[in-house]
This record gives sequence, structure tokens and C-alpha cells, in this order.
Amino acid sequence: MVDDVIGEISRGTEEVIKVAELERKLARGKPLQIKVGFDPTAPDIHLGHTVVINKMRQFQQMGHEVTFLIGDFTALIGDPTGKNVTRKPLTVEEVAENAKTYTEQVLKILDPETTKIRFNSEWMNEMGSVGMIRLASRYTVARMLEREDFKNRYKSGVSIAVHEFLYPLVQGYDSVAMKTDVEMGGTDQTFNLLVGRHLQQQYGQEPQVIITLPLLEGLDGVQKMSKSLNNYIGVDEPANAMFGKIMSISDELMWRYFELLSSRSLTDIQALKSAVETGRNPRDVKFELAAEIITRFHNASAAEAAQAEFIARFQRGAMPEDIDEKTLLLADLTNPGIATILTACGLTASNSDAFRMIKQKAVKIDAEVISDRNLQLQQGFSGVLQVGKRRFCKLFLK
RNA sequence: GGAGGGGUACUCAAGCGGUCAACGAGGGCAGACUGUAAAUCUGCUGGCUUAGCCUUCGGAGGUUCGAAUCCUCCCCCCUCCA
Repeated sequence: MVDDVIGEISRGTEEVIKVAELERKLARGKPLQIKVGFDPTAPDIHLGHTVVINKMRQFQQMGHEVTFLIGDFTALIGDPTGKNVTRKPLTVEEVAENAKTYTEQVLKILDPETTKIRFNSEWMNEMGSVGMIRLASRYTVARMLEREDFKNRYKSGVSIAVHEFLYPLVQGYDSVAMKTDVEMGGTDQTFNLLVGRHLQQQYGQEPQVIITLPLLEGLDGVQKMSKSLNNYIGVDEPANAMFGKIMSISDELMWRYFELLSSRSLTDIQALKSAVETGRNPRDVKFELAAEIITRFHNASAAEAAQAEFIARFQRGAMPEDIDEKTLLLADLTNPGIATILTACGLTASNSDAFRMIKQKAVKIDAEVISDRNLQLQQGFSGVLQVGKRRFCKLFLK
């Protein structure tokens, strides 16, 4: 019985520390306190986040208590990844705003009825500097430097600010404050999660079980999906955009997405793989992946429409249907040249950029490549401007 | 506090008095090829009133006909010593 549950929980995870402890906790038959922390600095949830959120829902379906913890206090520190030490502190309003967006998005997957949402400022604001010093005394510098991130920076001579050590401590203390039974996170969180275990023991609690989940690669297929790398698919994106992005991933990466995002069984996925190996067009399998994901965040008809749009636009070369429209007054422009207009429509970053695009035959007006960089549009012009394959603007010039 | 090393475009990284809007790599964008895939090839990758001009090499001054390159002061980072 417990074994079945363990199998179910372990599916798609990277590591469970420790399985025996998890069994013991489950055997008591009481709902477990499950915690996952989120940083409210980037308010858009993308598919990378959903890997762990799906796991949260799984626990929820098994009757455990899942808390979505918003690290509004920790956001003041900034998770010390990479070398950007300085992060601009968020205002209370910004955090509240981001948190709201976050919850809306996450409740598309989690059960809105039973999901608990908490903020770690709840206990951290009360801790005070004395409490902070006591907390800091529970961990050693040597162990802090064991963390991959810190170790590398220390060795290679990149600065580490003292306050960055507080991040794992505070995150760990959250588990103490919440008496967490299980904490989950991406594999990059392993160190922080382990600090939680250590601190719980220090404070006389039973240590939490840690479940780490693989990090989903972004659209580039190499780096992890993240907003700052701009290689993400947001759960709030329109169906057409999602479809396009999913279609643009490499065939190889597609299998990874199936593995981590699809609710299909592993045998199903295996069957798709062999079908491709024996000649099925991987594009069509990718269609299925796109359809499944879009159905989850929108609905089945949106998925169908997105696919139809995709086929029309890219396989038959039609114009997209929902082009942004823009009306410009000739009198408002510093000059009526095509470059100025492209920039004014937001299709190019600057006039120089526009000239470059024209030179590279990337600019079209009503599907016609233009090569005259000095082209002037007349008053009363209306038509579709295009730069590259995916930037469009319907312009009315008055 | 002392000694030494360093801060160059989105990132890494050359350059160390003119030929530097600044080598090279990565990334990004565009074109070709395709399944808007990947891989590959090609071009572009500061701005502007674009065959010309203007602003960039941590910041501010200075030397010079001329500075990213030399000098002075300041700011920041790193290493070793205390």
C-alpha cells in the first residue's frame, strides 16, 4: 500500500531524501504538510515551474496539505544564483501584485479550495535581529561554502555578499516555522532544501523529506527555462503563441517535454517514440504535445484553433489573423521614411536596425519584399508591414 | 591598514598612442535550406536627418595634432599579508 504510494510520488522526480523517512511519515496516515516556495520576483509562471506544481497537485489528490509559500521576505535577499549579487529590492506593493498574479496562475493547476497560500514575511518580520543572529548561529560557514554556487564563486574570485548566506537560512527556517513534512523544488534548490532539514533538527523537529524535480530546459534546449533568458513558455500566454513556441523546440527536446509535462503514461510516450523511429513525422507528434499543453491551460477548442492557425500561417504562408493594428499621423513623424515608420510600429528597435533589416530582405509590405531603404509612404497608406517571419503590424497612415 | 592584479559593447574576451564603432567566441536577429524543428551555410549585431555625421572602452579631469591605450584623482571588484 505505502509502496504503491511511494512509486506514484517518485515518478518523474530526480531524488527523494530519504525514502525511508517518507514511508514512515506516510505510514502514520495523517495528511502531510507539503511546502513549495516561490520567489515573487518574476510574476509569470512558465512551464518550467509547472513540473513541481504538477507534483504538488498529485499530493493534493492524495489528500495532503499543500502550501504555496510566497517568499516575500526572501525576495529582499534574492536567491544567490549566478553572479548578479545586487537585486533591486521590491516594494511591498510590487510583491503583493506579483503574488496575486502568481496565485491566479498556479490555481489553474492546483485545487483552489484546498491550496494554502502563505507568505514568509508572516514569521520573518517578527523574528527581529536577535532571532536572525540565533538562526545564523545554527549553520557554519564551511558548510555554507559547500554549496555549489558559493563554492564556485569563492574559488573563482567572484564576490559573495554576506547577506546571501541568509537566503538558504531563511528558506530553511520557513520549514521550521511551518513544521514542514515534505519540501519540494528543482534540483538547483537541493542545497537550500537540505538546510531546511538541518535547521529543523537544530530546532528539535523531525527533518523534512526532500523531493527534487528535474529542471525543464527552455526553448533553446540547453539552459533551464527562465524568464530572464527569454526561453520560456508562460502559462498565461495566448494559445497561438504557445503553439508556435512548442513547435519551435527541437525534436530531441520534445521528448523531454513529453516526459516532464505530459500526463501521458511512459508506455504511451515510448510508443510515440518508436512511431517516429519508423517514419512518422515528428512534427505531427509535436502537434499532439502542443495540443495537450494548450488544452490544459486554455481548452480543447483553443488548441484546435491554434493548430489551424499554425498550419495556415506557416505551412501555407498566410498572414496571421490577429495582427496588431496601428494608426500613425504623418505629421507626428520626424520624417516619413520607411525606417522611421517601422520603428514607430515597434517592428524594429531603431532606424539603424530598420535599415539593416531592409538590407537583409527581411522587410515586406503586403507580402512584397522591399529593397529601397529610402522608400516613403504616402498619407492614406494602409497595409501590412512585416519584419522577418513573425513580426507584423497593420498600419494606417493619416 | 599594506602589497599586487583587474574593471572594454548582451556575455566572455582581445587591444595597451593613430589604420578602433573597437579582433575573436557565445548569444541574438535576418536570409538560404526545412517540418517556423535541429544541424549547416551566409550576413548583420551603438545611434542619427545613414555613401556623411555623432556618442561609446568604470567615473571625472589632464598630456597630445590625435587616447580604450599615457598621467592625476575618485569609485568598484579580486588575491595575498595584517
